Formats: sequence, C-alpha cells, structure tokens
Amino acid sequence: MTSHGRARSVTIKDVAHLAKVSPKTVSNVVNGYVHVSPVTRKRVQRAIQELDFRPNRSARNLRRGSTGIIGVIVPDLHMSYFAELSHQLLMAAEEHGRTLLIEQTLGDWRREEAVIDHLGDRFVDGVVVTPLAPHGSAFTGRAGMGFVFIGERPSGCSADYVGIDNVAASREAVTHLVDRGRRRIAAIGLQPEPCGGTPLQRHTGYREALAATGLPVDTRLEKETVRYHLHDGARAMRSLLDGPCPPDAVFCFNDALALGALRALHQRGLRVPDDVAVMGFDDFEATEFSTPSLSSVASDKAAMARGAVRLLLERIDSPERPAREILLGHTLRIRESTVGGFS
Amino acid sequence: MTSHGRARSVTIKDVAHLAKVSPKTVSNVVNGYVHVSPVTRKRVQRAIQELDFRPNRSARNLRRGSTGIIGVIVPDLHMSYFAELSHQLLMAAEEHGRTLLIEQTLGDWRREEAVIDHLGDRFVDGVVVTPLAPHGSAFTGRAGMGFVFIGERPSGCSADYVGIDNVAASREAVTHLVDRGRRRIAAIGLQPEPCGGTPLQRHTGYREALAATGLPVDTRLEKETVRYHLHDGARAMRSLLDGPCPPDAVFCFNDALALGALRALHQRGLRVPDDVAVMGFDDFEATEFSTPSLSSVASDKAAMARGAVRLLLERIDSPERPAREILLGHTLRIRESTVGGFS
DNA sequence: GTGAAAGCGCTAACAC
DNA sequence: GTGTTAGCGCTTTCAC
Repeated sequence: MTSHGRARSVTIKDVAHLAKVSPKTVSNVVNGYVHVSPVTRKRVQRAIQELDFRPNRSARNLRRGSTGIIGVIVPDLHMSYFAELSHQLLMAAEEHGRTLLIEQTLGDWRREEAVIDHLGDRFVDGVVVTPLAPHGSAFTGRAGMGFVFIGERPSGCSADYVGIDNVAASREAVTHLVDRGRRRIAAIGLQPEPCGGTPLQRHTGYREALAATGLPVDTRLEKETVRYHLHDGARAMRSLLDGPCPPDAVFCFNDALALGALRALHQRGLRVPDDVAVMGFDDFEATEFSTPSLSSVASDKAAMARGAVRLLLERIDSPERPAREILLGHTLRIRESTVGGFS
Repeated sequence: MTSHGRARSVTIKDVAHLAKVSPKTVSNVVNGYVHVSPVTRKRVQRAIQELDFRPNRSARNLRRGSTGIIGVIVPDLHMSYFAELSHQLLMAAEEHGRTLLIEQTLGDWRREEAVIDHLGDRFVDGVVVTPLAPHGSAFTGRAGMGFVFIGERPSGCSADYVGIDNVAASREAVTHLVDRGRRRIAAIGLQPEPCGGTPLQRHTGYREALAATGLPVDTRLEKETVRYHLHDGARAMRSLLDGPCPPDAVFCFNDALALGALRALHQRGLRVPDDVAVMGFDDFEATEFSTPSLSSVASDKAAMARGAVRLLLERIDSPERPAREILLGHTLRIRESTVGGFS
C-alpha cells in the first residue's frame, strides 16, 4: 500500500502506462468487460493494485450520463418510521449496486420543493419520495426525472407507487377494538382539512369500521395533531381524557402517537388495556417493548423498499412506461395494549 | 416551465448562445461571481430561466475536483441514536451547503472496510464516521481522505474527533444510583474483551463510581450483550434477575438496552424504580415517554454534528493540520426510572 | 482483443 | 467585464 502524496490522484493513464496497455483496456478490465485476454487482465490488475488506482467517479458519472445514485426524500430521519424505511431502502439500493442520497423535508413543503429542485441537476438517477403533505405540484413539474412514491401518493399526477391499503388496514384495526367490546373508540392523528393522503385514508377506515358495526360517529372523539410525534399523541390523549366523553379505546394513526398516548394514560393513572385500549399503526420496533406492548398494524417495510427501488430502476430504464402501483399486504399485530396481559 | 424532451439536457453553451454571451459569463452568473454587469446578468438569468438550465453537477464535480458531498458512516440507521445523529448531521451539513451520503456498516467491520473503500473514489470530500468496532486499521490506510470520528475514536491513529467524556459521564450516572441508596448496581452492555472504545469507557466509569463509593465489584452483575438493541437489554436483564444475586439497580450502556430492561422488569412483575432502578445512556427522544420515563445521560447531538462537520471542512481545507478533538459536555437527565414518581 | 481519438459539461487561466 | 482556450478523467465509437 504505497502512500502517495495528494498532489495528483492516480488516473487510468498511469495504470495504462505501467501495464503497457491503452487506457481503453484498463477501462475494460475495471468494468468487467469480458473480451480481455487473461494475461492482459492480470497485468492490468497488478498495475491497478500497485498504484492503488480507483476510478474517479465524477468523471465516470459525467461520461456515462448517470450516477448510480438514488435520491431519497423523507420528512424527518429521526422519526422511527422513516429511519426504518431509510434503512431498508439503503439495503435495497445496495442489492442493485446503487448508492442512496437522503434528504429531509422536515415536513415543510417549501423545503420539499427546494430539495426536489436541488436533486434536479442530473445528480441522481431517480428519486424515492415519502411525501408528508401530499400535493403533487412539485413533482409533476420535474417530469424529466423518475419518481417513485412510498406510502403517500401525490394527488393529481399518476406515478409509480408502493404502499398498503390504508383504509382496509385501519378498518381491521378498529374492528378489532370493537370485537374486544370497546364502544367509545377515539381516533388520534387527523389532519386539517385540505389534507388528503394517508391520514384521510386511516380516518376513512376508522369511520367505515364504526359504520359497519353500528357505532355512532362522535367528532369529539376525533383528534387532530400537528405532527406525528410522541408528544402530539400524549397531548391528544390528555385532551380526550379531559373532554366530555373519555374513550374506552383509541386508534392512533401511527405508533409514535400511540406511545405518547400510552404515556399520557399512565400519567393519569389509567390502566391499558383495562380502562383504555390503544392501537397503533406502522409497527415500530419499539412496540414490542413498550409497557404495555403495543398492538399495531404492520407492513413489510423491507418489501416496500425493495419494491420502490425496483420500480424506480425500471422507470429509469424506460421513462415512458406507464405508471405502476404495488399494493402490499398488512398484518394486525395484536399485543397487550388491546387484549390484556398482566398490566 | 417549458417541457423539453429528455433527448439532451440543456448545457451552458445553450444558455450562452441564447443570451449571446460566452460560456464563461454564464458560469460566472451561475456561481455568483461579482464582476458581471447588471444588464448582462439579467440577460443570462432570463436565458437560464427560459431554458430551465441546471448545471450538470457531475461535470462541475469533475472540473472542480471536489463534490461538496460528505460521507457518513454509521452502523445502523434504524437504531435511534444513529438516526438522531444522522438527522443532526444532515442539518449541520446543510448549513454549509454540503450534501450527505449515508452508508451503513451493520456493525460488521468487513462491511465497514468495504464501505470506506467504496467511498475512496474521490466521490466524497471527506467522511464522518461513527465506528462500532473501534479498530482503526481501515482508516489509517486511507490517509488521502479526511476523516472525523464521532463518539468512538479509532485506537492507534490520531484523528479529528468529537465526543463526550464517557468515563466521567458514566461515573456520574452510577454515582447517582448510589446516592439513591442502591447497593447492588448491575451494568449491561459490556463487550467481549478485545474491544475498547465507548463500552470500555462506560464500564470504566461504572467501576470508578463503585470504587469511589466503597461498593464491591461483582462480575456477576456485569453483563455482556451482543448488540445494543432493545431485546439485548431485555435478555440481559432477565439473565440478571435469574442470577444468584438480583440487582437493585442497572446502569445500561445505552437507552435501547435500558428500555429493553424496563420491559423485562415489567414482565417479571417488578416495579421500577421501587424494586430496581434503571439508568440509560444517550437520552433518546423515547426516554421521556417510556413507562416509567427513563433517566439517561444526555449529550448535545446537534452540537456534536455541527462540530464534526466543522472539523471535517477544516480538515478538507488543510489536510496537514494536526488532529483536533472536541470534547462536549453532558447532562444527567433524572426521570422516574431512578427516583420514583408513581410507577 | 486492443489502440487512437473524440468529447461528456463544466470552470480556471489567461488574453483583451 | 467578457471571450478564448484548454483540460478535469473517464468511456465510447471506430479502426485495426
């Protein structure tokens, strides 16, 4: 391992010179081109090793017109759901020899647009997006680049999409609560009106389950939250408990809200699930370890990530292909927070 | 917003042609060079807008010899600590107009080396690393690139580093437990022998606290874990409870272990902190919302991230500068798991 | 199977 | 202030 100064990096020419071949041949070897005689290949490989040559990726990217980099846009990396998803995306991208470039929108759609714009300089081959506020304007503009959406689909434009049936999943979750004898089932995580997307779908599933089981809708049991963080869940739960008609169950639109709700219930001295049952959504890793453990709706995030990457690579390959959708299954994971145990 | 086909992307030449100036002038405008007459600048800007020109970053990177991209190497993005840290690093990088490229080692040091190797192709300007297994071999080899270490410092080579005083922090944490009257204080999170680094430092702090307060060392109270996940903590806790001398407190080397321990204690019907007090490390966001809430050692992750990025940029700027270290303060966050409440 | 030459799109020198 | 020229390091025709 010869230690060169940082004066000039080793180029293909240097290798070619040392191996007494042309640059083209070195390139062939580096890129695993088949038609190279074994003896030449060996010589080139030795020279590469000798000089510790590593092809300059910027040059390659420029020449090839693509970078092998996939952009990922998530609201916030430190929310469990997006951390898990990004993790899975990293693995999925690696399976295809791609690199990931993760950007955060922080739930601000001006930032979302800025980020997309930033990615528009032919620096990523395509983008996987988990939009927070689902308004597709920013994406439709950048028709030149491949986009795949996970979880949330932008309204308006048709696009490649991977997700689950949120309405059905929510319906099942709430039906489970009804089956356990709950009658005053609250919902936490609604979003202010103009917003559609996942929150709306989960709300719809909630309402459908109530309707199907003959339970009345009570809007005082439906709580909006600003975000989907732990403290939003706790605050909403407290507000429900302080309200005119405390619930005997809550369906939270994600697990962070649910974990926050658990905390609030514990602080008020209420027992879960005896006094109030709690159902989450997304099946965070932490749900198995909360006290009590949290029932939740699980989706296969690894499959989602793989699907998204596959869809994106197809899209990059054939930009004109009609949009496709992958709808994955979901599973209700029943734990202590809805069926007892020994809380 | 004219929609061009994807035949050929718009180049600087096209803009120059339309604006009737030279490519150089366009470049000057794009890069905010000052010495451009206002009227020319306007004309160029209009042309840029007209053609929706966006400079090709691969070309720019090649020419400039740097990419503005900072590599980040973490063990696993879906472990809370690294998710939070990556989040902070993204923000810190953005402050300096840099982009982040995150890679995972999955705690495997063969992968760690592969990842570092992968980043060696002049594609990132420098790298921020949170090594899991701290053996610096892989880094010392790549002297050509700037490295900054967070939390864990590689043994052997001196390098830029940002971290906290783990020994002192651990000592304080354990001393707090002693002050609360605990006498059989266990430790969870030791690593197998050849490993130094953070686990060793936290263990050292633990031992120092025992020594300072005259408590005996009992190796049966010191538990190794394979990883630092929730279930590792739960398993270690169960093993302690099944052991010959159940503890009245545990000091866990990170919060995931501690949350797992909480869960195991709850399952055994033990009360926290009445029967067993639990102390964590890292101050995850979730610690405030667990039942009971978890005492932990907090470090300023945002400051860490900013420090790391700053150090790295300095290093890139002057590669020969002697290595620097930033040691940040820490805070003991006392919550219910060590001092009561109404568990 | 291998070499020669051209050029990806941009910016750094240097002229004017 | 602005234009001209050259070249970053690679891959890709096309010969041979």
